[in-house]
Formats: sequence, C-alpha cells, structure tokens
Amino acid sequence: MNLPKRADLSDTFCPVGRSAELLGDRAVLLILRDLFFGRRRFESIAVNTGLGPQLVSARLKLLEGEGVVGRHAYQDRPLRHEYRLTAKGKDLFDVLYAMRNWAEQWAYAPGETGGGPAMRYIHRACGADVGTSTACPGCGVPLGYGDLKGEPSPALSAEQAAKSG
Amino acid sequence: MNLPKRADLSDTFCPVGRSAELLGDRAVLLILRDLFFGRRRFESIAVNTGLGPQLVSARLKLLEGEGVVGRHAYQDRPLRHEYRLTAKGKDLFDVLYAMRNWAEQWAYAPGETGGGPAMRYIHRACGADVGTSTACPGCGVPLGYGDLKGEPSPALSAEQAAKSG
DNA sequence: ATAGTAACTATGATAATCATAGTGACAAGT
DNA sequence: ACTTGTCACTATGATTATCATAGTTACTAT
Repeated sequence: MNLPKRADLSDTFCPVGRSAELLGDRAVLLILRDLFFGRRRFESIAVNTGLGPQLVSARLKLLEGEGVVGRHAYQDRPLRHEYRLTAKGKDLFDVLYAMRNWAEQWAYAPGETGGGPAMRYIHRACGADVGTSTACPGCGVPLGYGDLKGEPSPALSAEQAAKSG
Repeated sequence: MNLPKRADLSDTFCPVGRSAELLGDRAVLLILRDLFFGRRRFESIAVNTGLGPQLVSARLKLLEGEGVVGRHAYQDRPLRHEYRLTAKGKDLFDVLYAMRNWAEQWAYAPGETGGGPAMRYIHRACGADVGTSTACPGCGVPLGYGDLKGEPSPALSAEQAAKSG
C-alpha cells in the first residue's frame, strides 16, 4: 500500500478542511481533471498527468474509497477496468472550474496563450463562449458538470498531443 | 530552505494543472482558508491549522513568491509581520468556497453537524442565508470575497476554541 | 513463438513532512 | 538585573511519501 497517511476526513468540522484532506494533493487534482475531460483509463491518465503508475494507482484507490470515482469493467478477457466520476465526484466540477478560472486570470504571463484563454469553454446549450463566468453570459444559466465544451488553445493542444504520441 | 521541489508553474499550459501546482497541497489550502477568515499572524495560522512552524514558514514564502499573499510589518520593536491576501489571493475565494460547498454536501455523515451546515454563511448585503449557492438566493447577486459572514456550527466553534485555548 | 497492450506491483534512491527543541528580539514584571 | 513571556521563526533527526525504473500478469494479434 502506498496511501498517504493523512488525517481522517472527520478530523475537523471545518468544511474547507475536509475538502482539503482530499483535494490538497497535486495528484488527486490532476487525476480528477483528466476524469472530467473524459479520460477513463489508467494508462491514459498516467500518461497525460505525467504521474507514475504507482501514484495513479494509490490515488484512484483513495478516490474510489471516498466514493468520488467508481471502477467499472469495460471488458472481460482480459479483465480491464475504467474509472468514472460518481455523482459525488461530478459535484467537484465547481472546484475544478474555479481553479481553471483563477489560472486563466492569474497564472499566465501576458501573451503566453496568444491572446485568448489557455482553454476556451463554450456553453453547449446556447453556444456562447462562457469566458471565466460561473453562469453563462449568453443565457444566464448556472454552469455545471457536462454543460461545457472545451477548446484547447493551440499551445495546450500541442502539449497534449506530445504526451500521447 | 524547505520549499517543496515542485514543477514550475509554467510546466503545463493546462489552467487546472497550473492551479494544481499551487493548490494541490494540503498546507497551502489550510493557510489560505485561515487567511480568508482573517487570521493574519504566523502563530495564529500555525496553531489553527495544526501545521508545524516550518511548514507554515515554507508555504507562506511560497505564497508570497507567487504573489498570492503579501507580508506587512504591523509593529517595529520588535519587528513583526503579518500576512494578507493580495488581489490575486482574494480571487481564490471561488475555489475555497466551492470546496466548502462540496464538503457541506458530501463530507459529513448524516446528522453529524446537527441538522444545519458545518458553517453557515449569511450575505452581508441582504442578510439572507446563502446555503451552498454561488449567487445569493435572496437578492441574486453573485457571491465573492468579503460578501459573506460565516457562523460556525456549535461543533466547529468548539473545535476552534479548543485549539486557541 | 514473439511482440504488443493494459493495468498494475516492486524496488531503491531522493525528497518532503512531522515532532520536538532551540534562537533572537524585544516587553513586562519582581 | 533577572526571569518569564510572546512572536516569528530556524535546526535537527526520524518517519513517510514520491519518483524513476523495471518487472509482472493476462491476455490478443501476427
């Protein structure tokens, strides 16, 4: 086993503290990101995040134990599993989306992304570019899991291609 | 020095990845939480978070280096500093608030907080209980840094008192 | 029979964290 | 003057976690 020895979730009554026990871990965040983007397979996650297989394995077990991801067989011979966000996991959308918004506003040097955002999001329902809003600027609907379609900037898309190729 | 050797922020173009370099750390998250609650002093943060002084020191330096917190002298003899969120730091409000909302919905056993949330938030402008919304349910205004007044549940308030006493 | 793919596990070196103790600069009390 | 106390740290050594690399299992495809 290689689960980090962290405090029990119930070690504090503070809600931010409880979230931090789970989310205060770079590997967990990167894996969640990949799951939100539809990457469900172990190898795919390991390659894209750049994390070693041992860490990915340990974190997926942790996430599964917390009920944030579920493990589902997608074939029998040989037996293979994929990982999917549960409802509890999908509800982390707001956290990851807030992280994305913050980074778009603060984490890039001027011009680094060529003018636009590193990743542009379009509201599926109405086609509007949502910018960094939490409610669609076109139709006013609050944004949640599954509502958005991401379009990576050329730089980000090149980076991802380099990893999988 | 005890700064963790993490990848450069600019190691990825993915905005969630960039945020994760900073926020994917339990200590960083707990320190930010305390700063959002108005704790500005080293000792106060160290005691409330339960982190050792060395970790607090290392993370405050990291946060200062990233421009998320500023260091300000509050007295001269002896020279003492306090830490405050910068604009870049205050903009992390949405992330911490999303973490809080998720935890309120998923991280407590039924009845653990005695019926209500672990921490209740009131919209200062109109007095409405905001629940776990991102816009005030009373007046519709989107919620941001400084808009809310927190009221800890008895359990949480007892926990905090135990730390400082 | 050999190579390939997917999902891991094992191992050892390196790095981070924790618990505990100590330091420096001063204020206040005896 | 001397002890005690406060605040913001720094130092040290033991414990843990992480990273890089290699190996394993169970198959399929050629």
